[in-house]
Amino acid sequence: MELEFYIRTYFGISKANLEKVVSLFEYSELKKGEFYTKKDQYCGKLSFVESGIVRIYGEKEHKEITQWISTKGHFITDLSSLIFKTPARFNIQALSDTKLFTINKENYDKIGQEVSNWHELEKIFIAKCFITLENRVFDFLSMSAEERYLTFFENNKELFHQIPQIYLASMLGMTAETLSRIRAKKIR
Amino acid sequence: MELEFYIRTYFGISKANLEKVVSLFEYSELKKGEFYTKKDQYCGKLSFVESGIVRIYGEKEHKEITQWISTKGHFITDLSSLIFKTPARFNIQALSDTKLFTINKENYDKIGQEVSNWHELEKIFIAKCFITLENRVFDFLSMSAEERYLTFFENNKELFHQIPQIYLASMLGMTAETLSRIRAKKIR
DNA sequence: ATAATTTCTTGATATTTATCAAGAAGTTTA
DNA sequence: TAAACTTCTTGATAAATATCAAGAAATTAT
Repeated sequence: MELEFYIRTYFGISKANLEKVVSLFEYSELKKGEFYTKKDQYCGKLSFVESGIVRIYGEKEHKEITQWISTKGHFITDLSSLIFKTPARFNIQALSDTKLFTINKENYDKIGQEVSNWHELEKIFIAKCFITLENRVFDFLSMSAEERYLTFFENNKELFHQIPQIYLASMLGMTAETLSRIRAKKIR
Repeated sequence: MELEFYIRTYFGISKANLEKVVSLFEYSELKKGEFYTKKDQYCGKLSFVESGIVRIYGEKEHKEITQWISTKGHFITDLSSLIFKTPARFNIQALSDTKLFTINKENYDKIGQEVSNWHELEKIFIAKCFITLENRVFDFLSMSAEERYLTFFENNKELFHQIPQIYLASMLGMTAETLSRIRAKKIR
């Protein structure tokens, strides 16, 4: 089970606590196309992607803007909604059949009470996410569309066979046509 | 003292703990132009901006890229460096005479030990920062240079009188010339 | 206060990226 | 498997933004 492996590896947690945490997650599946959350609704859950591909996207003037694509080993949620009970800013939808381990808000809050240093571990985890986003912002400030593509492609080659490029283009801040042309230039 | 007010307001903490935390911060000043941290060095401290303006910027092919501008009420640090002891990714420099309250890594870690729910409060604080950055990424994905300017200007009018526009342009992901033209269009 | 330096503005032009359109390729559905 | 639908590619063109340059304005240093 990837979830157990992931938490052990990244959270540095005792065997007993690991089992306690993992036992609070419930297995479920999403069929391709199904929604995990919808924008403006409350997202009172957090999930680990055991396998499959999931798209997080917002809307702006009737356009869908892909914020991020999550694959095996990622956690998904609308963090603002989960923590502050605000309406979700994003839609989250499965781009392929997806296996999840899910914890609801109630149990999520319970971890903090039951596992002594959980808040610290989670703080560090969220800090890592923050740093990743800082770097992503820096990329937008300092790179052209082509450079953004190259950098991302270098680290995520597989994705380009698995899902429509239109979503990757959006996530990289360019149109599908621009991405197509950039790729055509490189491939030949 | 802004620091005390800020922590009380945003961290929801008991009087006794508040004093403990605040007492670990030390007052200091930066003259305009002075550096708080330099890129590639270890940044083992975290500071609260009591007053003044500070620029966080990275470098890319000999160009300075302004990642963020911090003013009164913000915390500054290179988070990656502070938490994981990596070399700082950013330079941090005062754009005006600045008053700071600073805590070093050692005392910063101490708070977590001494204030019982500190990690939880800090987790929530960092989560807020994360959400802010998610929204910033979404802005880059969904807005033109002009829209980014308008949105930012609406919430930060004062800044445009106080510091060179060249930094604001960079932070908004455009050149100084583009920002100048956008502004000329609006003002008349 | 003057000189030196930096920043801002504006014009001319180049480059990047978006938009619109239409056929090709690929995928899903019945 | 054929039809329907979606995505991808490519061309033509438009719009947004960058680059280079030079003078004006503002700021800083002497």
